[in-house]
Amino acid sequence: MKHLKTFELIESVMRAGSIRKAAEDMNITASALNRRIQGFEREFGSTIFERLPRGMRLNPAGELLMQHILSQRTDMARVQAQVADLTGERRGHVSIACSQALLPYFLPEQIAAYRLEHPGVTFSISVRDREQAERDLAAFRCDLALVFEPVHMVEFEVLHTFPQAVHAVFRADHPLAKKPELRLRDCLTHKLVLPSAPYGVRHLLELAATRKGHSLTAVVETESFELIRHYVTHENAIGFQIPVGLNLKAQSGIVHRPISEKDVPFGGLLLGQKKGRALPVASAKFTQKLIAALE
Amino acid sequence: MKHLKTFELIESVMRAGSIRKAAEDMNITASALNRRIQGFEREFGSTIFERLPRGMRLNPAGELLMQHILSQRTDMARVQAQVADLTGERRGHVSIACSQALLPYFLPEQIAAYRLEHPGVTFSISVRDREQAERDLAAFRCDLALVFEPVHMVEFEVLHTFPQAVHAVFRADHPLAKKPELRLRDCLTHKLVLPSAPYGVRHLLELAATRKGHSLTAVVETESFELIRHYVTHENAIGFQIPVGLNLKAQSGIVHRPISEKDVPFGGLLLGQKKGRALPVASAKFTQKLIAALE
DNA sequence: CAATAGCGGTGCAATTTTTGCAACGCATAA
DNA sequence: TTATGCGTTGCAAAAATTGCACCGCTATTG
Repeated sequence: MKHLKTFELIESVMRAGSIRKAAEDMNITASALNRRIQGFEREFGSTIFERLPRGMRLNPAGELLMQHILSQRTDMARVQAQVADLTGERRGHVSIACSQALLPYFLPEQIAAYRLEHPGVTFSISVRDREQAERDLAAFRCDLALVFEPVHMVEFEVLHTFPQAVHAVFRADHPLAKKPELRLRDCLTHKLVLPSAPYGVRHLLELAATRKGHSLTAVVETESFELIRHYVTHENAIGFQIPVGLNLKAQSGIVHRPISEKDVPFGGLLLGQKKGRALPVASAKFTQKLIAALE
Repeated sequence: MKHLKTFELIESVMRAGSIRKAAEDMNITASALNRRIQGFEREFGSTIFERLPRGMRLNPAGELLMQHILSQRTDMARVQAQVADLTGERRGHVSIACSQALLPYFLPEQIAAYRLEHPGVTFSISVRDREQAERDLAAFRCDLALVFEPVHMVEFEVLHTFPQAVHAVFRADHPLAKKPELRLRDCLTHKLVLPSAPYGVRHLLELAATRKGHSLTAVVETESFELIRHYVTHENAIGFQIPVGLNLKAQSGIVHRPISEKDVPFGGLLLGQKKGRALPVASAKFTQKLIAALE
């Protein structure tokens, strides 16, 4: 798109930090790029970069402009996708920042199902904790975020909330497997495999334990939910996970049981977007599918 | 702003209805304009005009694009105003579509007060009924709308609601002037000067009258609120108006009294903008002032 | 029914705009 | 101190845009 070329160049300069590097990235000469920046600043009515001895950096006006550039680009993409939608074939791209828990079973299934109907739609998925996810939304690095118990919420517009009980995960031959629902105290007497501090499940467990006057001690603490799931098959310990991250069909030797809401409150799995933004068609449609699937 | 030139040209073709007329408006040749449109359609990936024997008209894709063009233009203006705001001096333009009632006293006062603080801000005010006001918002023909009892509300995002009682207006020597508050039945025995059907005050009065089993018969019915206010000085009749349209200080021989809420419900004077749009700085600041003043 | 007027589209040359190259002045880093 | 990397500028080459003349088409009009 030609009339957006200047914006691309400005963005490139911002990323590269200097005109010369950006010029190389964009395959033009530094002088040409320089003059485009200068020309834009002239008609914009204000400089947008501060000139440092080592390069260029956005000034406050530039920061403001950059927000506009990003939003305007995605909005144009949305318009083009809507137009493509008019002609019947749905095209577009959906980028999601999501919690780890959704990677193994849930998202692959949903995406595959969606792509079966709309092969023209592509996806990019990045794994982010709840803080990073919100930052990615704010910076237009993704369209959607699907995170458990998010924190800040200032740029986050909730599209839907799915309550999720914390589940305990253990081997099928574990004595707790006989109960349909567990109490927190049932678990604390066993060896625990816990997600590390920044994660929502850990947060909920800590809260619950503190309230009951207990404390959590992990035999293994990790950032990887996958490791948790697999570890319990080797040592007869208890891991924790939310149901959306678990395979609902019986999996080789592993079972999971919900922990009573009386002890550990339901956490919220939140689907959201950047506040006030108009989502691309593909993302909006995928959102609907996702909500339907998670209900 | 150069990179928006193509958008301006597209808009011009839309308005003119043909390339040749638009070319004349924009002081270029038809062939140049033609090729710019074609070039844009090529990189946009779809035609945006349908070619008729008598000229050009936007096709559905073009309608979609036009929405983007309008929103992107105003957003760029907002960014520029924000940047100007950074440097201290506030500049910008506020365009308001408002009900007639605000013209004589309220808006002039508010605007003058605001311009005293920010002489760089200019205003345009157009008088619209509640339906037109919303259409103007949707088409980006104004930033704000201030209307009484609006109707559709689909594109209208309410920024603030001010309840307004319907007031009766009459000569100071009218017998009703002795009461501090009137009942509807007090008024119906007198000669009535009513606003015509599309207006909110009339609507509220009709509702109230019907509910009580009465009907309204006007000796004079008009679209002009100003005429209503002045007519009652000539014939000893009763007019109706909302307080924001009345001068709170004593005016030559005219008084107004509220009609009891038991008979005629409070109407809403609504301040709103186009749904989801980011307002220009000047409009946003003026909005704050307006809300403070109307409280 | 034919003439006409108005429309969008195109080939080609003129013109305007953008780009690349080389060089300059400057500030930091070695 | 020297050297490196930065933004910037003059000037010529290259590219894109424009204007002009003209085509084919269709709906209006006499």
